[in-house]
Amino acid sequence: MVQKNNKPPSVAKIAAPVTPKRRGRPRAYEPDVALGKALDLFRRDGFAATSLDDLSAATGMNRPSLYGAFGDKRELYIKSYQRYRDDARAAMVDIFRADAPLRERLERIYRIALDIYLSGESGPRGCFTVMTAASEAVSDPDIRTMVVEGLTELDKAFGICFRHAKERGELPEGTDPASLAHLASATIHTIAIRARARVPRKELEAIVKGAIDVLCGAK
Amino acid sequence: MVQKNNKPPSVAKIAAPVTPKRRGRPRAYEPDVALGKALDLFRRDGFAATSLDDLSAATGMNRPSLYGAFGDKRELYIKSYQRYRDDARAAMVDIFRADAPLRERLERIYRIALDIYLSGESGPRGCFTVMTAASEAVSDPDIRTMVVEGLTELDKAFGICFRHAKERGELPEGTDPASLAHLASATIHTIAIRARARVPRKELEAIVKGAIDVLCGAK
DNA sequence: ATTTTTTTGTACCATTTCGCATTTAATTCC
DNA sequence: GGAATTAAATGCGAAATGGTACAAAAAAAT
Repeated sequence: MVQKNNKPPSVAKIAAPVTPKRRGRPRAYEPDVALGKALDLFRRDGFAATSLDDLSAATGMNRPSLYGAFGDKRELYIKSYQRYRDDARAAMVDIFRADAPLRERLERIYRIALDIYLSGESGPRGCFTVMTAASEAVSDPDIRTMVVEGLTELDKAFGICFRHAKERGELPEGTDPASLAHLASATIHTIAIRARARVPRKELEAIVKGAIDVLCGAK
Repeated sequence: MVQKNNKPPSVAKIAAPVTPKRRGRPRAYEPDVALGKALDLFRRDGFAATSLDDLSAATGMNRPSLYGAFGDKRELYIKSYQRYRDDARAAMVDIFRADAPLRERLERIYRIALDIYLSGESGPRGCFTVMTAASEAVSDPDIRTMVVEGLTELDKAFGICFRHAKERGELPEGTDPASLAHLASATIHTIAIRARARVPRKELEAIVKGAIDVLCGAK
């Protein structure tokens, strides 16, 4: 059971330029890729339906190693979610920052979102935030906090987008950027849910297209 | 462990006006209220995290009775979901059918939705469709079909709403009813998710208000 | 080479889980 | 009252689950 490194390098790994010569037996796994595998599993099956055996098999680490590296199941879930958020943020931040017309920025954001939600060998993977909100957020305060953070972060990013566009005169005078931002987030959420239900990409793109038209005050 | 009938009569029970004189030992449970209890549990914890023991305790039925009445866990989940959809539909159908101005209809729909999503003693219960989509829809084709049905049913209801409003001249000429309908559904989805994350009702109402303003082409 | 340190690998434990087989109870039909 | 019928109650059992103890292994430090 050997790890195949089919994960992107991801964000992280700033320290340790090469080997700092650790003392004991060397690790047989790469924490980054192991966490990526765990993330994949949690995303597909959710917290409760993912067993430590599954995680062990997927990461190539036996249970005690898993435990030693990431803590118990809940901690591993939380770390997976953090990793997911880091990756998702990294994939979108450039577009949110970019200085392009509103419509183009929205198109690019939603294209990325669809890529994230629809990828996966054993079916579309959806959005971890939505999945986590649906299952764990009610009962676990820490996880709930992370979910709320994730939601408001998206709202804010879209909010900046629309405020900026309004200042540039890309939007009619009366429009409320905050409301448009919430609708933009809502569109993210609805395509995440539909992707999970295996609605084909074409239909999701149509929904996105219609949403962008409305949000840009089209026509 | 006795059932307390704190469930609304719900839709169903058309047959059997009184007792049709069944043959053997009488049932100690009311299938309708038992299913309601199961639904509550599944809504709170999801499929995987809800054990038969939990269901047994909540319904007041011991395991074999549960099994005999509803089949195995998956069947019980599916029946719970059907019941949820029936109830939700029943709560909304009158409003969708009613002949009121667009804005008023939307306000009423979202008020009902918030009631459904936010109620629950041990925290907000969210939307079963969203929860199910997030967890079970990828892996189970039958459940996936039900989720898609639920999603498209809502899209259609909103679609009729907006088409009707456009015909009446409540909307600008250029608007696309289908796009607005998808955004209306998306708003349902986003408040379901946020409710689950315990976002307070006030904030959700603000989001709804903003969405309605945009959807009605206000200002 | 020996010790020290860190990780792996095996095996185990207590609990929980789902499902069912069997027995007991309550009711109607004859 | 006794047979038939239906459901409840008990409890078993095999498998899975989360977590850990403990020994073997691989490296550095001495």
